[in-house]
Parts: sequence; structure tokens; C-alpha cells
Amino acid sequence: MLVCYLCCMARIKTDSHTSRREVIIAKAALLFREKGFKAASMRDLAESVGVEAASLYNHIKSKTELLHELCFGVANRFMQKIEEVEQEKIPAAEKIEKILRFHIHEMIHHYEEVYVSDREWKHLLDPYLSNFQNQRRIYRKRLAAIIEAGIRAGEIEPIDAPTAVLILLHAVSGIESWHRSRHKISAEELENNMITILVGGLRPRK
Amino acid sequence: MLVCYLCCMARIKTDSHTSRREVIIAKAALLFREKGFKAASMRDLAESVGVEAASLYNHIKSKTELLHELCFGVANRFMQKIEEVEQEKIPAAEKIEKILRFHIHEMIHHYEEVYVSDREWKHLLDPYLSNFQNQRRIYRKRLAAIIEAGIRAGEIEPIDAPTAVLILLHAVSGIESWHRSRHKISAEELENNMITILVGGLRPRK
DNA sequence: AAATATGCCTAACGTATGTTAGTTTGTTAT
DNA sequence: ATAACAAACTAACATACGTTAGGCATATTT
Repeated sequence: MLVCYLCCMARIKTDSHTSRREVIIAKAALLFREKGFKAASMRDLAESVGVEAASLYNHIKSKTELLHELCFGVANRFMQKIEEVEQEKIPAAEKIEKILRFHIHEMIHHYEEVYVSDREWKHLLDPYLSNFQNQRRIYRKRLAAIIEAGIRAGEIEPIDAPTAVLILLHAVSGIESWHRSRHKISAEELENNMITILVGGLRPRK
Repeated sequence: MLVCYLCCMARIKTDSHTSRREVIIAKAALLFREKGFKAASMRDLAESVGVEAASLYNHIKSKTELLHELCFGVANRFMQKIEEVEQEKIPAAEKIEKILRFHIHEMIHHYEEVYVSDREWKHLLDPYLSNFQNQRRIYRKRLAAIIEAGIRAGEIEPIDAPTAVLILLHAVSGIESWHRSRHKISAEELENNMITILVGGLRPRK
């Protein structure tokens, strides 16, 4: 597609702090999120960047590489955060809340990447695929461990920790519906509502 | 009936209660779930059914039709259930629990279809797509209405109902992780754990 | 046994996709 | 101004996909 206003070649717009590669990756996140990895074509991506499909390959190696970049970018951020929180000297219940708030925040403010990492990692290819799955498994085990510590300390209701992890993580990913919905409540309201419900539960306290 | 095991054409196996069409749809659910709709090819599906790709078209109209069938099959079951529960003369909190248990049960025992309906409906085409989205929106509104009734009756903690709906529905879809996990707890345990956590919350009652 | 209908096969079409090769244009440094 | 580099272009390839057409094989009905 030609976006040439008078005579010349298209160029990917960047400011000095974002490389063209990063622009492409960001656009890819958007596209993968709204169409899914398989359904989003390199020609689609090229168009949304304002360039011909072949030109993308001056900046990236392959379509799959874009997925790597997105998935591991997100995974690393979460891994770093949980390590940070683990080492703080605060009650387990507070650790959970901190991690939960981080998840919510990421899901709200880095929606595209987080969503893609969450739903499209299946399409990674095998050295990366098993790597990613491993990281995911480890992350969940760590989260479960914190919950179990909280239960032992009497700060958390005695429940099945792996089930709790599963509920927490997936509940947060429900923010997708918030993004899609037309009349949104504010991001802060959403965050606080989610924390209230997830930590407090539905049943009224007497 | 003659079944020739040495020299003749493949045939889709059925018992008298399942049509070949239904066999194909069931296999499609499995395939769409594990690869995603776009990544699953008709040739994949044909192989898993034990037949050539072209032969499928004696029983179905198109690939998309398979998705229709799955998505609306699931959607209708949920719609029917919520209508049924709405009309019962029981407290709102019990209605919510009933619906929640239905969701959990469906997600456990009709995993493939429910999962596909939940994650792949984006690939429906437009008369069906908007129809599906509408049904979904309506369903969630109804669920929120029940929760709000429960709040007014003092049976449920005063929280933001749409947020609660979003959390409940997505939390249930976390059962996906249970299906994928190697050492599963039993289905009954899972169901009860989920109800406990979702209805009761994490914070201990004093 | 013959006739009809159903189900499957092979072959192929048209289209879309990811990617490569080679060339031209634009920018930066000498 | 010119050389060197980066980034865009055009053209094309190979492959995979959904789907159709037409013929043979099997099952069912007469």
C-alpha cells in the first residue's frame, strides 16, 4: 500500500526513543490481540505500520519472533515482580494483594501484550514453547506457595491453593471484558472492585 | 451390513444415536480447542475423523458452520439454564450458586465445546457474530441483575455487579488450567473448592 | 437382483500466506 | 559532493488452505 504524498517512499514513524522494531512489535500486539496470531497476516501488520509486507523483514526475523518478543517480554515482567515481592518482609496476604494489583495494573495498562501473551502462547514453536510453559508452571507454583504460607499464618482462609491461583489469574484476565465494554467504570474503580471481590468474596461478613 | 477391513473405503464410525455430522462436530471441537480455529485445518479434521478432507463436505456446509454449531449450541444451553433459574422461587444468592455450579459443570464435562465457544467466537462471520455478541451481553446483564437483587436483599456483599460477573465467568474458565494440569484433583473437589473461594472469598471470617 | 441414494475418493482450483531476492530510494558520515 | 548504510520497494516463490466437481464404492430399498 502506498502512503506516498507526492513522490517518495513510506517510512515508519518513530521518535528517537522507539526503534522501528519496537513500533512493529507494538502494532503486532494490537493486531494479534484483535484477530488472533494465526488470523493476523504480515500484510495486515504491514498495512497498520504503513509499509509493504516485505519491508518488515528489515527489522524482524519472522512472524513467530514477534510472538516470542511479546510473550517473553510479559512473562519476564511478571517473573521479576514476583521475585521482588517474595523477598519483602510483609504478611503473605499483603504479598498476594500486591501481586494481584500488579496483574490488574498490567492487564489495564499493557492490555495488548498481556492479552496476547495469555491467549496466543500456544502458537510459539518448540524450544520457546516449552520454555514458556515451564515459566508459567513455575510462576503459578510460587504464587500457590505464598497462598499456602498465608493459610498457615491464619491470614488466608484454608482453601486449595492451586485452585485459588487458577481463579485469581483467570479472574484478572476478565479485564478483557472491561476493555471491550462500551461504558467503562474508571480504571481505579475497577482495580479496587476487583481487589474487594477477590480478596473479600461475595458473602457478607457478619 | 458388510464391513470390509482390507480393501475398501473409509467410513466415519457411528452408533445409531450419533450422526456422522455430530461425530465431525465433536472432533472439530477437540481440534479447535487444541489448535485454535484458524490454525486447525479441514485436513487436520479429516484425518482425525479418518477420512479425506473433501468428504467432510457431504455432512457440513463449511468450516465456519462448525464454529456456529459449537458456539450457539453452548450459548443456548447457558441461556436456557439462566431462564430456568430466574424463575425459581429461591434467594438470589442460591440462584447465583446454582448458575455458577452449572458453569463449572459444563466447563468440566463439556470442556471442548465450552472452551471453543468462549475463546474462538471472534472468528464467527457477521450475521452470526453480532448475534452471538448480543446473546453474550444479554446473558451477562441478566446475571448482574440477579447479583444486584441479592445485594438489595442483603444476601450478597455490596459490590459492583458487572465486575463481579466478569470475575465469576472468567474464574470458571480457569478450569482450562485444571484440564491441562497433570495431577488433577477430582472434579467434585474442584467444583466445591471453586464455589467456596468464589462465594466465600479469601479473607477468613471472624 | 436391480435401482437408488449415500458416502468417500481423487484431482484440482483459486486464493492467501510467510518469506526471499534483488533493486531503488533516502539518510548519515566523510 | 560522494560514499556507505539503512530502509523501503517490486516481484515472485513455495506452500497451505477452504472448497468444488465428477466418478467410484458401499448401503439401502425395491
